[in-house]
Amino acid sequence: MQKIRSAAQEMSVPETTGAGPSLSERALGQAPYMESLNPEQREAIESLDGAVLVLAGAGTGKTRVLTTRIAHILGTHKAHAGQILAVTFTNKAAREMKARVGNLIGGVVEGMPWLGTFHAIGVKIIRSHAELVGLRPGFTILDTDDQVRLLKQIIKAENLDEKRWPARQLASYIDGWKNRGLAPDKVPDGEAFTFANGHGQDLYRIYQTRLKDLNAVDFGDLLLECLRLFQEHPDVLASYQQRFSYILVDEYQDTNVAQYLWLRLLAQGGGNICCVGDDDQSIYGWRGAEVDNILRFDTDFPGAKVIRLETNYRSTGHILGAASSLIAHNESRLGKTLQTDADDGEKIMLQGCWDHDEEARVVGEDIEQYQRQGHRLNDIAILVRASFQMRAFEDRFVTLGLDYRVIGGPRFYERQEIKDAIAYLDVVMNPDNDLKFERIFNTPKRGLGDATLQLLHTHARSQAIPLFLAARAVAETEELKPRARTALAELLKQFESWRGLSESMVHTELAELVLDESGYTAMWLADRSPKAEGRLDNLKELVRFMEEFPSLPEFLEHVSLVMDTSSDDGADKISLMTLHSAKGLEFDAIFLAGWEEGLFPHQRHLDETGQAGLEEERRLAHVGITRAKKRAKITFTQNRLMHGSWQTATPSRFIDELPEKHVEVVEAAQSYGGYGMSRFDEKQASFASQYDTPGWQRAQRRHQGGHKTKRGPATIEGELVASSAAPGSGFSVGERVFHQKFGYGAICTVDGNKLIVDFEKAGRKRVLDSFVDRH
DNA sequence: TTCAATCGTCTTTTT
DNA sequence: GACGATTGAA
Repeated sequence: MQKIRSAAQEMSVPETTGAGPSLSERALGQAPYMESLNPEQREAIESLDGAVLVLAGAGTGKTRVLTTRIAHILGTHKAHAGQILAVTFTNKAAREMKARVGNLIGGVVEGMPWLGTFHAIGVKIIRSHAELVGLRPGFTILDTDDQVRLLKQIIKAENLDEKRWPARQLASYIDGWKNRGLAPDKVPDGEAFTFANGHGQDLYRIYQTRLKDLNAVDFGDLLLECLRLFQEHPDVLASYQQRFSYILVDEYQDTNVAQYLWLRLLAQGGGNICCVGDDDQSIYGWRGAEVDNILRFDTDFPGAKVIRLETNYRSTGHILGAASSLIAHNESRLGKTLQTDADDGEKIMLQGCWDHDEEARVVGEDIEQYQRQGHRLNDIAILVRASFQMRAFEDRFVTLGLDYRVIGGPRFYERQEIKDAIAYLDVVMNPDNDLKFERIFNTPKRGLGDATLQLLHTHARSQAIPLFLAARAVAETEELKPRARTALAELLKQFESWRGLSESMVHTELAELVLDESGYTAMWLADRSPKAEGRLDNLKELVRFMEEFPSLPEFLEHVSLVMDTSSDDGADKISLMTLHSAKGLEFDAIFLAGWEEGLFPHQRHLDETGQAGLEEERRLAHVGITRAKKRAKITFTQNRLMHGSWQTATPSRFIDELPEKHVEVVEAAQSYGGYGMSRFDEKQASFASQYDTPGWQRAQRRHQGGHKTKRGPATIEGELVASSAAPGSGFSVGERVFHQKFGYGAICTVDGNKLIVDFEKAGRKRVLDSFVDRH
């Protein structure tokens, strides 16, 4: 922990300010951004010509190499910003890279127009050549919901059994094909057969045709259509090949086949390509990433230079040693040996727990202790394999009054209410966006059902016009029942009025107006479920966020491509996330929870992809451990609640793959496990002093704020406590009781040991008498 | 057309 | 155990 490391070697800190170049460096004409690089990093930055693969292990300064390389190209005037293509996977990575390049070359950079995600750059290219791939310029980008809705229609239209052949599954097949760069006619026969007895390929073809009719693309198309454009129009390809004299790729181990083909086409113009990645951190195989891309880089790009970055500037010796030994169990890897100058530091701690509640309790205690030692919550993260594991931790932190943030998780734009709101706005701007129109056509309920929709579809198809126009036509006729007809006419009238206002009105005001007049806000106001309040908040948040955009169309283009809103409020909070979303991050202290067979490695991943799956899970473990700078603790439980029933769990095989010399086992304390600890814990919680702490009060406020779902205040093992504390019998109607989860309430009926209680906060519930206490 | 009850599913999720 | 999707009754 008392690490001695020169500040200049600290890779994780963006090089913002600081001392300028030394006198000698200035005398040598050394650029300031080249300071304090190790020889391998320097080589990776200076090898500008030809193909270069930088194998950058965890914490070896990967991002720094990429950004410095860009700065170097610019600084030596090899190319100007518009000639550099730099691709990342996430918007976040793109933003960060932009900021860091800006810092390196001194503030004002005219933007790097071609620095962005694969998809963002794909759209940009397709937009400039839309007509060449059969699209009109203003084409829309479908999200997953739209995609599935469209596929469902197609499946239905083909008279296939929707249940036997779910649209969702077809969507994932199509995604898979697109990831591999396969157009409908290229799909291997065998695979096309796996869906709907050979209809798979047809359905895919029909889907593509429908997309063109709708003037729309899905995410996969952003690459696939780009590929097709390049293949069918060599002149277009050539122009881009000439434009991009330097290509840089981040996280190359995550590229799929389509992305690889795309890059190869662009690089073939003699372009200089530099890919940075780490085969040991490839964890998105299930999303189409091909580790093979990185494994056979030098055959794809003959004469490629491979540079290994093996000096880790992040973790202490024990942590790095454990991670390296673990990943050495994988067979298909290029092989790197990470080294550090750092001290050994603390060993990785390992602790077994009775169940997930105790696991959360143990972690919570450790965190409180760590905090007492003067560390910040911001430096702590909990990494889990699956998101359902998060709940136990959230519950525990709420009771302890520890602030936390969930990273990843259900994203803002994925929420139902946000998608609905955006659908409304989209239809205002694009009346021919059928899928969005369909989404909100009966939301809120306005008496327009399946029958009406079918009628509109028939019309639309026979006339080859968008649904919205078909709706207008149908509303003029007598085909609908009066009630539906009025409702439809009213909706259309509203849209036309909004559309008219969109010319003059400020877009945020228009959004509020649309949400109000459509009855959408009212729908949630009328909803008594606990979630409704949060949804209304989200809608307000959406409008607030829109202010950052000059106009509605620009906002809509943004949301179709950028699915994240990183709201980092800077407050001191524990981070809670899945192992997948932890890639690229680092923390002083890391808790790795739930290392049990079946959960981690995940059984289903193993079943589906066998050995390769196991290796990917192991890479995930490696990613997890290497997130830690100073401390890491692994926990596992002996009993886990899976799909509603308790399972006995065995420790993960990965645990036994860690060398003993790097691990310290924390013996389970006697009071841990089962009833003893639970009761002890409960007594603690009932001391008055507990209620006076700021943390408790924070927790209380949070409960009242309505953020909690029906689970109610997250008291732990309420069941164990209650069952041992309250011998069941003799409750009477009207009696006031307290329930661990639902709070206070009055008994409504008694039926043996079953009670129906009207709770003050949670409403009417059926509970067992052993779960409540007299009050 | 709508609502309530039942059924089936349940890893990860950059765009 | 919990959620979403689908079914069947009003």
